[in-house]
Amino acid sequence: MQYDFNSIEKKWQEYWAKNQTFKAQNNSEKEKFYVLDMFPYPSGAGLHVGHPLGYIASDIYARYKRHKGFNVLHPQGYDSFGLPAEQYAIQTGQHPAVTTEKNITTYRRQLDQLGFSFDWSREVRTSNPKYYKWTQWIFIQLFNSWYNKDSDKAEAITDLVSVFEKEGNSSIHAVCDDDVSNFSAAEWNAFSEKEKQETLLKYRLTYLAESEVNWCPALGTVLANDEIVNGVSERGGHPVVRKKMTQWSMRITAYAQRLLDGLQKVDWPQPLKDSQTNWIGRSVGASVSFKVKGSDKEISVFTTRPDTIFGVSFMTLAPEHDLVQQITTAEQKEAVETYIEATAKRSERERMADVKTISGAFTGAYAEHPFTKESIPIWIGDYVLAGYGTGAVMSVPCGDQRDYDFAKHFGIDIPNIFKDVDISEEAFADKENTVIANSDFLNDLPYKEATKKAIAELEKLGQGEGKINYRLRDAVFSRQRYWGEPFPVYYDADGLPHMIEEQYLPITLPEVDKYLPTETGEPPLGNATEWAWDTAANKVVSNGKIDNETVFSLDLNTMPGWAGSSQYFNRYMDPHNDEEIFSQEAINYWQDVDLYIGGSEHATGHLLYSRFWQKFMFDKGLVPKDEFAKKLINQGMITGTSAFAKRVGYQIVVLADYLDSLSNEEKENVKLINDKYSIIKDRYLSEGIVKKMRVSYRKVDNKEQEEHNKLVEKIDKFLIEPIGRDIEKMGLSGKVVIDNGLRSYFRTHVLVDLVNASDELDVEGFKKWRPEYAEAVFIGEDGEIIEEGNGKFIVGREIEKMSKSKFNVVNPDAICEEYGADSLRLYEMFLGPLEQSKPWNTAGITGVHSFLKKLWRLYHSGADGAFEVSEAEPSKDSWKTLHKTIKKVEEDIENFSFNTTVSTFMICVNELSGQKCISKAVLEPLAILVSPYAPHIAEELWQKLGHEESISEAPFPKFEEKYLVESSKEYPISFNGKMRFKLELPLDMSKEEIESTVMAHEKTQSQLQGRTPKKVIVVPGKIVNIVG
RNA sequence: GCUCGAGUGGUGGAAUUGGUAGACACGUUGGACUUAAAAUCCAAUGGCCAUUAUGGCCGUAUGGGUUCAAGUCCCAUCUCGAGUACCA
Repeated sequence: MQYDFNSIEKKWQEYWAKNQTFKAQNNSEKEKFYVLDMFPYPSGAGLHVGHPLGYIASDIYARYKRHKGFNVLHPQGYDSFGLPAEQYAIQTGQHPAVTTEKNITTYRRQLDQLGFSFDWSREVRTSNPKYYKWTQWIFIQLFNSWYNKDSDKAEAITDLVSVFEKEGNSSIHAVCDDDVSNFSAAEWNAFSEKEKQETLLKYRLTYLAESEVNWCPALGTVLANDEIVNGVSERGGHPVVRKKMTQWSMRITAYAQRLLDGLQKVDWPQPLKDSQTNWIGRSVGASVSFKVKGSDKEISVFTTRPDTIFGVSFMTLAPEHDLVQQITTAEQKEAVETYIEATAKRSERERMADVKTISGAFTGAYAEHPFTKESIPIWIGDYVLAGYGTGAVMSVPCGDQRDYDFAKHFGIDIPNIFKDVDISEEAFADKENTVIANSDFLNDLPYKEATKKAIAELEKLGQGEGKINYRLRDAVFSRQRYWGEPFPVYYDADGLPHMIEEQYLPITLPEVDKYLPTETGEPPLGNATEWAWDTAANKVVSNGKIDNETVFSLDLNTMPGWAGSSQYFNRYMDPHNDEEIFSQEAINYWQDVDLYIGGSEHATGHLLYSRFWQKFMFDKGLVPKDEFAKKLINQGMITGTSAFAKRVGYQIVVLADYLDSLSNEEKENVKLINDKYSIIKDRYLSEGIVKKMRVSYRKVDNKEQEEHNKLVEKIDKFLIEPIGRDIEKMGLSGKVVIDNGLRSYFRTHVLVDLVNASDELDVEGFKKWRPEYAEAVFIGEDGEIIEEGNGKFIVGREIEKMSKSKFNVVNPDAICEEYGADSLRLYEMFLGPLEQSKPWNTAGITGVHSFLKKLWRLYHSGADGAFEVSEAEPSKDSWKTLHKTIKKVEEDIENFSFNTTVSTFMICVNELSGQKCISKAVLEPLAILVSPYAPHIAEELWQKLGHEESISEAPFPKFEEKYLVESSKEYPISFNGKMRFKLELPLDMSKEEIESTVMAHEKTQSQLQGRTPKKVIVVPGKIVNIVG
């Protein structure tokens, strides 16, 4: 009987669905285990082979834990709000809900065919009102909370109000806006309702504030810092500018320290922890305030080096600093204004790119040194950023290279305050070796003591204090988009926000006739005619009724992408609960995620915001753990095309008609595949035997051309960026030639000289070809090295994006059809370590596929391949094979070393085949071992072995040491550390006996050639080393 | 620039505490079966040298070091990748 994977896989997928095999119960005698994948955004392109990698790994682990007797929660859902569906809606007018639904159907079909053991009864979708009701609910909870520094947790805003009523705000230590001024109880009580609400807004954990935001005109929305890469939007690569807008913000900065501390107790990858740590950016130092001479103004700065305070020779303000206008003297006004104008013209990006040019202007004003009372000139310079610290620095040129360069450039004094250090060439920034000099009371102190002392003295003067500064900013939470969660917020006549009561949630998205901003520039929700809140009827009503008495306007923004993903892991525990976000019973049973698998690109986005909300939920007593995931693994990316050429070796297609120009020697190394194409042996290519190469193009059809032109319109040139480290080594220069990946479609052939070409491809040429099916072909400097790779080179940003459609060619559907889901699962694991990025190449899949066929044959040794196993006792060798496999598989799964497990299976099956083992006693446990990896074939074999229940709950085989006990060992005998021969010796032999046996051996004697060894090292059970 | 990670055959990758480098697989080459192809099976496969067989030398980015023994530990250098960037 053949291994008919198609019907087997279909059969078991239907069985699992019908029997709800993987449905998890919220209470059980068994220990719980929660395995979670980062839920996908259902894009229109469907799943590509890179997607399932993490899902396969988590599925293996989940299935393994079931075999180990755990009650496993392994849910899946969709992060279904997002930009692509909205942009598609703008183009086509189709409602995003419709396209999203359609995409989800495709995703579900694709996920199902891979045989995942998800509990689909718990599916969540962030765009489902029943789900986002709870996203809105959390928003309201945050609004109703403030952060108390004394208890170091979030507390109810009502408690804060009662303190204000009794004692004002002087005893309150809160994380709040900087501009909160002190008020007494009497003053508070005298506040108007409007004043009270405005004040409270400065304390709430989500607050409305006019803030400078990253505005992306092309997308028509605000972006968070983590949505911007190199000054352009992460999606689409559009320019981003700064703009002032009134926005909801999340006071994540309140949790900065706890977010740092929490990293200590989770088992997450170090690089990810590092990038969160960097993102939070804690720096310890002091705030110092400098009086401005001849004025009542003060300039506050943050410094990490208060010990260098006597080295201050000037101050620098960011050009945008509030005080600049006020302190600039009449004589300097023109210079300052010219400078400000010049910097304003330069984009943020230009400013960052151009670090070397030093520029600035003197304001004419002076500050007073807190200790020496000397005058310090105040400058402005764009090397000081408005957005960090206070936007002003005390400049210590001898201790900071940027200050040093600035001082040199403008001829400002550079006093030296370091003992025995030469600062004539550059600044001295080495804290550890610092000894202070020329600094009054700080003289002869090292860095640490000097810092302490300086802060103490500043405190005495009331001009400074120790301070910890964080780079982390509050997160802007409003987006000017349609396809997101609406805010449960309406505004009164004063423009003050009010939360809609919980019982009236969810506030569902209104219908709009177009998804673009309104003509007056309001967000898309401004197009809705039915978008006002009736406080009497407690429902959404027509805009026409707004009277600011009972009917008010609703917020026109929606929440950002990360809103829906910041608590979804907890919602899975009790996903159908309409009364609560989740029951306490459910959360207390499941607690937290035991294993979370997903991409590292979420390091400073989703994973930071989720931790923030989890800590907030913890403060509110809603969840028992303040970190939501104990262990996290970042699966590597499967790069669809990038290193393809590397992987296939340098297998090159040469046009047959080109062969004529080859020398005889070259021709010998070229094999004709048909009258048009031939393959050069890879090694001959790397040796440089083939000298030149032709390149082939395919013309595109009209439809392809049309789609492509749309993209081309947006760009005016393409930069060629070779990736991968081989390129330079190969002495390649030149440009990419666009080609198709489907050799059978080649029609036009063009020989391109790559050496002399510029590295820009003109748009006209580009328009003619389909870049997403690019093959790049290179000719080396002397014409001797040639390389071709399927998409080995990416062409600018747009191509990178387009190449996603390339993945459609390698989508899992085709592979499942040809080799089966079990083969795909095994293959993706076999490619390499889970956490490592690796290129996709279908070539190797035959290896794992033939392994599955061998496995199948092991159970089908009867006539004509009929199923047959024997009740006979297995041989000693077979027992040994089985048990060493059990041991290795178990260890590997626990270590997430899934690639080596697949090797282990192969070795096991090869050995058992060699032993002609057909004993049930071995084959039965083997099926269980394989089942997490290749569940369909395992179920089928399990059933054939006579079981009626699914294999999924079968206990994992128990490893028994006794089968591995050996009586002898083949010792490697080495001479000076190099293994020369092997010798079989009993394991119970003593050290001395081993030594004498080895020394007596004739091979030892022939190695020594009469010399007497200096020393003989014997490590029993391991090795013998003879030192001569 | 800074932080972190990595560098092993033609390719993906093994080597768990310092103890037989290259497991397993792809690819390649040769062979069996076949009218042929596919599938399957067998053998070889790090490089160089030698051979009737046995064998020898080199080899884990480079240069040093520690050790009886180093892919693994230490120092320096080079290269690649990821993150971050005038962060005061």
